[in-house]
Amino acid sequence: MLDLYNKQSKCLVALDSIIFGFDGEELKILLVKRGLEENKETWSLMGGWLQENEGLNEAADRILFEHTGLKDVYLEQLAAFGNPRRDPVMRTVSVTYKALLNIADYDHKLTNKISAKWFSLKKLPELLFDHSEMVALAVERLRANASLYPIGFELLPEKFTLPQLQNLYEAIFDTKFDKRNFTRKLLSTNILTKTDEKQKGFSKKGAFYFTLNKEKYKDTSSYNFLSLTNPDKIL
Amino acid sequence: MLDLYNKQSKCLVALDSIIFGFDGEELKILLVKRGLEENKETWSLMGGWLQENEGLNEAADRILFEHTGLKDVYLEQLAAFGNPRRDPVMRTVSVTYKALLNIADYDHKLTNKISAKWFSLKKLPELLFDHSEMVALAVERLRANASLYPIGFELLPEKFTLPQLQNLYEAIFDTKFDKRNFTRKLLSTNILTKTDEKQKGFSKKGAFYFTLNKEKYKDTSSYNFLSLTNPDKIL
DNA sequence: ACAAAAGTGTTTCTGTTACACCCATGT
DNA sequence: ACATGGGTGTAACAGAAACACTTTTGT
Repeated sequence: MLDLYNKQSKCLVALDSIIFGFDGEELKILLVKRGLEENKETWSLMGGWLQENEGLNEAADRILFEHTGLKDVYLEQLAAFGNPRRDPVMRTVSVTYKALLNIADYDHKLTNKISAKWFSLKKLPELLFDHSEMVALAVERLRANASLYPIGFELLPEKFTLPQLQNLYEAIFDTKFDKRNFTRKLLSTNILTKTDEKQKGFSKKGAFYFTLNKEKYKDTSSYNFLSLTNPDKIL
Repeated sequence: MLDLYNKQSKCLVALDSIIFGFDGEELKILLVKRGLEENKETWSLMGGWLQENEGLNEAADRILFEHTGLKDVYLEQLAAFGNPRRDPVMRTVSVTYKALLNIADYDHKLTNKISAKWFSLKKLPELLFDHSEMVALAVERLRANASLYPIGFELLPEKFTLPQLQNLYEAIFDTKFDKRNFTRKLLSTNILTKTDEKQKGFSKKGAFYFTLNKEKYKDTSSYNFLSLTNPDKIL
């Protein structure tokens, strides 16, 4: 039987991650310049190779850690890309992951070391190979997930204000929501806990901080927690 | 630079498809017994190897064609599975696809040749490797898609009755819908065209056949065409 | 005539949308 | 005092859910 396996052609397997971050204003993704290729000047997703004794998720975690120093990041498989000519150097299948992280957690020293940079989703540069396609898919999936699950919180710090949360959702869906309707909807899910601490410095009045109620958060009943399939008006 | 590529370990890439079919009553999936392994007696998904010069979708199409004789089947990538020990013979990454086909189109001569068999989703046998996990994911995605897009029609013959359509959706979601609400909702999408032909033999009264209005069907406005996120009562 | 499945309307209720003013604070 | 962003309620509307009887036809 080994023969049947040995006859088959093998292939390199790469992992590439679309790393989303939110700075309170805009939704961004983290891109790097790879030091190694002739396309030294081209921005690309963070990626690496699958090693012999690791699973795909494991490898994606490892690569993210190597690049950012972060562990326990929300990481979810998106899709495999396998056009035989996608990498001109050698046939490679790339398995893509989408990561959500709080920009404030991110270690800037590492950023500089590997020449990584956050880019606004609206002003992305040209990307390596088929990486633009990967980003487009990631955005699509992020939207789909964010309307079904309270997933967006991975992108926020532990304490956040309602205006921040609304900004985030507006950035994800590239639209505007009515403040009152948005607040009502979010509060009705009971996944938010109001603290009595106020944000200082940003606005004069200051907005109350909220935290995530993790009990409810994990509860599957928050499935479809926002019905954002028809938000006030999607552009 | 080639060095950097050549140092990396390569890996077999397999494709496995979860093939859904509907017989008017139950939702089924097509399984095969692979002739080649020591687990001759274990049912498994239809699968094959990625070849040197083909893309992933291309390979999935080819493998489906080789097994069933069918072309132009609805086929969509699900996910890659890459646990390093998932295939005990040799490290393999499997990219899975979900296929929807009309059981009546399926060629039974081929079926017998390769010892393939339709199994009710509710009575699946033990499956090879991690194939059960793959099936579970496929069902989950099928449900998600079927509530957002009028995808279920791929599973029906060209002419179908409203009761058949309802049976299909009930099978997908493993629940019951109210006949009147279901009919109203479906007809309101305008993707169905009533014919004046009636189904004979099954019921005494006979149900009218409908066909799919392909214009509307392709229209993206049918996005979220059924809001089946909260159907009458999901179990 | 009767059994078996097809077909059809109305009411209730819930959730979504649209909309405008006062509040708290820093300057 | 005023400018800036934070916070709040209500009415109209649309879509979902609940519900039962009549129709057709094969036996």
